[in-house]
Amino acid sequence: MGNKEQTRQKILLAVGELLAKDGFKKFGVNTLARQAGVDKVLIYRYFGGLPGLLRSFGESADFWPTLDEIANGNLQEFRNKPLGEAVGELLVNFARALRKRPLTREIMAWEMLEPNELTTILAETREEWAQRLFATFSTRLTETDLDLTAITALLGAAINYLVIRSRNTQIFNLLEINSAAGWQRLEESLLQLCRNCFAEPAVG
Amino acid sequence: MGNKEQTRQKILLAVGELLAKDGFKKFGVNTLARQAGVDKVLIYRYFGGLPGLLRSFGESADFWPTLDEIANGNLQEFRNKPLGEAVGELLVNFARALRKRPLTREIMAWEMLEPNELTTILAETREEWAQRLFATFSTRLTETDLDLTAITALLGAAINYLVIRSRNTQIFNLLEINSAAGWQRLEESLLQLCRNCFAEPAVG
DNA sequence: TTGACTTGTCACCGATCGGTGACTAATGAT
DNA sequence: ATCATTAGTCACCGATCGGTGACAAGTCAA
Repeated sequence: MGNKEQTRQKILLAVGELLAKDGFKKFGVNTLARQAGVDKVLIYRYFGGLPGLLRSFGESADFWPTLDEIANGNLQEFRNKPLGEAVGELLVNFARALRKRPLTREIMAWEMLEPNELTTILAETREEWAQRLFATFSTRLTETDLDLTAITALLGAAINYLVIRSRNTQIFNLLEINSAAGWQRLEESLLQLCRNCFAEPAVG
Repeated sequence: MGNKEQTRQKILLAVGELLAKDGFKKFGVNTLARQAGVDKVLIYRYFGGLPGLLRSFGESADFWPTLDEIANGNLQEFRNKPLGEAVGELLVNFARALRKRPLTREIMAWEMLEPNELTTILAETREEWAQRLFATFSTRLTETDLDLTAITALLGAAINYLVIRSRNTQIFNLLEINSAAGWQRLEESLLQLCRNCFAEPAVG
């Protein structure tokens, strides 16, 4: 006779494996039970069904990068940089962090199509994340009359989109979004956009 | 006994109706035949199956905005505007055009999940579109040493993402992406980003 | 040793999916 | 009038889906 906790872990593990392997398209009770090598009835018994399982999985995993990772481990230092530099570098690091997380990419793609317990956790994490990030820079928002929320929404959305699309697409807007060279150009332009945008314009 | 061509049209019409109504999630031969009020076997007979039907539908519809629509009916005029203004206004018009097209939004969302005949047509249209747009501005690319391809890829991606997400999401990055007010802020920031970015920096 | 409880297996349900073969009924040319 | 063709209907197939009830086997307390 098996061990309950061990079986629970097998199922939780299989969630990540299946998502990373086949994406959320084929994600279901049957497929999942097969991947975990477990009878599907146990998913209902131990987690109350798919939603409960996703909730448990979302709490057990860390698919979202930490603020520290985005800030090269030193968020305080970013507060002293020129605003354009700081925002640009944070966004570039954010893009790199996402590209390193196939599972997160998959959940983000899922999020575009339908909400579920897992994407809800992702969304909450992100919003809280954004809030803390803005709080860090709150004292410097008076430096510019630009709409920092809208600008980061735009550039964050851009990164999200390209990261998701690069899962199964080579070229977007004549640019290779699947190669290191393509992302090099994107990162560079991201930095330039932020630098130029937050700099004082030449003429009033 | 009915009319073949008329039945074909009923099926083609039902494709758009069903996509706009229930999205691509429930899209299939059975559902589609039900929507069209037609037996599903006719889909196979007249179009050779779903892929062929989608191809026919893609060629029959105009879900992608024209260059003229994006340029307020006067693309030539845009060639004389400052580069930052031109790019910014084109992007804003692009966003507005997409927001007016629920069917296109749905296909764009579909594109994130898996390629099919319809999304392939969409992608081809978009790439050819981008190419023609760049050709229009080819003579002025020397004005700046910025990577115009990468920058428009970023901002285009941003618009795509937000348009798709706004189908079923209220807030992204602390900003309302589902309200006119939210898009007002996004449009404004889009313009400022382009204006400032293509302007000469204040200090060398 | 008995009996309650837990863990896991298995068979089954109804619904829906994509896809096909056989049929009826109307049309139109000879 | 005959007969091949065409348009459309209908019943069915196997597979898969989410979900459940019944039951065997092992565990442990009394």
